[in-house]
Amino acid sequence: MKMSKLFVQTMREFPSDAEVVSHKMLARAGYIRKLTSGVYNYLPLMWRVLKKVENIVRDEMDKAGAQELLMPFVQPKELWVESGRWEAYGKELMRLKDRHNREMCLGPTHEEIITAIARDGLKSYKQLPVNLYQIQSKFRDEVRPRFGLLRGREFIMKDAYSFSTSQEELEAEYKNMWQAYTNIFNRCGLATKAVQSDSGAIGGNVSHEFMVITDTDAGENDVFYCDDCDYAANSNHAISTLPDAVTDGKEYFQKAEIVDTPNTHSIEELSAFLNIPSTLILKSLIYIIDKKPVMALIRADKQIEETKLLNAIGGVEIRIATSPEIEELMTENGFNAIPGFIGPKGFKNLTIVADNTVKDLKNFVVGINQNDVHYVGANLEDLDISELKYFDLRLVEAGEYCPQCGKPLKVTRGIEVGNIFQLGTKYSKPMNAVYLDADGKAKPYIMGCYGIGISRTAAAAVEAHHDDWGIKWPLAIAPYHVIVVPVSTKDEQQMSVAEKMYKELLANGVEAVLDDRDERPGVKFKDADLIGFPYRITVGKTIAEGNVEFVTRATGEKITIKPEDAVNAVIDAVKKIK
RNA sequence: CGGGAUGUAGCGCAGCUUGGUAGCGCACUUCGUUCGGGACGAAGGGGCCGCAGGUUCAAAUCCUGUCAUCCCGACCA
Repeated sequence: MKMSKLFVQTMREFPSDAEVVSHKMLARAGYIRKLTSGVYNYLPLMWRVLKKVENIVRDEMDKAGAQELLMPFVQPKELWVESGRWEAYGKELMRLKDRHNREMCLGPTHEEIITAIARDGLKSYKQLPVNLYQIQSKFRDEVRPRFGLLRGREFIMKDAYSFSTSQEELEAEYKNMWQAYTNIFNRCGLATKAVQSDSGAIGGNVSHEFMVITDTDAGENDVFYCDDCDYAANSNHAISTLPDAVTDGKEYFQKAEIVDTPNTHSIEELSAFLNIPSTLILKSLIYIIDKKPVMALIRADKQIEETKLLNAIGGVEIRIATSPEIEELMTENGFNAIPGFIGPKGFKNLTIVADNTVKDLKNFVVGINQNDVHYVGANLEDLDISELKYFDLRLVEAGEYCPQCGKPLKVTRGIEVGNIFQLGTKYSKPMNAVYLDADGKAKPYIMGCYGIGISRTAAAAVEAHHDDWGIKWPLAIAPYHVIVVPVSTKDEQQMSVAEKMYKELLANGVEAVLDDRDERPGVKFKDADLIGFPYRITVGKTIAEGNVEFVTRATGEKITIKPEDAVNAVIDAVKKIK
């Protein structure tokens, strides 16, 4: 490709609406252009990158024995009603009506469709196991799209679904996919960590996410991991053990009583006022889960992990209650206490759940729904809670102990680029998707599903590989492998050497660009760095001695070598990624 | 959902207070001089000032509504 013809417009400045590095770089270097909130045009350079990622994914999926197909982007309501997700999926499901007023949705994921395909086509155990996948645009109407390609509403995803006859068979495929994913991300030049995670709206039991570890804002997930063993988990799923000692051993309260604690609205104020550690306080939080209030109890020095709470209740949508909502709840129960003095005692018809840390609390401090007082030296049996259920609701913190080996856990940020789920019969059962087993009985498929965000993977690669000047693409997913830059297009010797190298590279299967523009060298170098060509061959004044300059973008290494050596170096590098 | 801000040329912005029919830098076109890290000069092309009402002789500018975009927050009791 001649640079003069390449459809790209680099910009001097970053667009003002971009926040994270990958969004800024891709927009400024002319890869993407926003059409509307969370929806982007993939311009020719971007499309080349996306196709490279796709093809690596396709190659590894095919090698792993999966078969590619393509399902519709628009889906009928009926299948979603069958699976129960028309109600359960929430507002992210983009719903619309056709001219006959029939309800449809844009596909955010395709479990319903693939299950319908399977039940029509996979009737016998002899056909199983099977793994089917597609690469396609998805639409999720995110509350707040941001971070460019990392959290768009429309994005490209590879989604695969496996159908097995037993849990063992599913687990074998799960491992198979795990290995394929490891290969895929390695080939894309991305270091990933597989972490245990919550299964969320997709459902199912065991699941892992593949995270690109990054220290930038773009990492939307906290990942807890252990250096001494292989434990790693998303914060929504991480567990840990705590030090045994809940108190410092002192007996703070001789008896249970109600004491004045004026203006102690926060845990800090309360623990300072009573001069006790916050581990002796029971914290009571009101959440709204699917429009109904729920009280969650936890030891006050710890925090609730909302996803865990949501799962404990079996809900879809969770948020902390607002002040008016709390006021209303208090009024209904005949209290007038404000937040800070709320406790579980005396509520009627309120779902109350407790974190496991609450089990070990003795002679603690708790609000009793009266302003400016707390109940001290209390115990759970004093609080008259009927049917208190315990769960792990606690948000893990760095420094707590690894559940596998007991060493302190560390925390980092991660970008989720892939995930694998063991679904079991979550979809096959409600949708009555069955095969006939050898014994002649109809049984639901044991399913798994496996996703990779194609566009997100490309963006994550930019997050992981860039510097102040631009993108440093890994060779395997770069839009082009190399750019040949004659410093002056008017210099006949430079041009002829450059053109010869360019043709030689093309002839050997290298994706090369010749910067034939009549621009000053500075402009060409800046563009090359910004766009992120992995290699640059500069034909300039050193050609007098028969040499060119060979620059490796990733390392910044710059060497002066013979033109044929530069060409061969690129050809060799490209061979290695094929 | 709540709060804040912004919509003026492809990108980045000024003009609005005090109404008089639109401007700067980059990008783009042409010519010339330059030529190893985003050159300089000259001459050009490109915008119903988000949209719809209203006030006015006159609206980018004032008023109302609306749409869009971005940021922050959504209460740890």
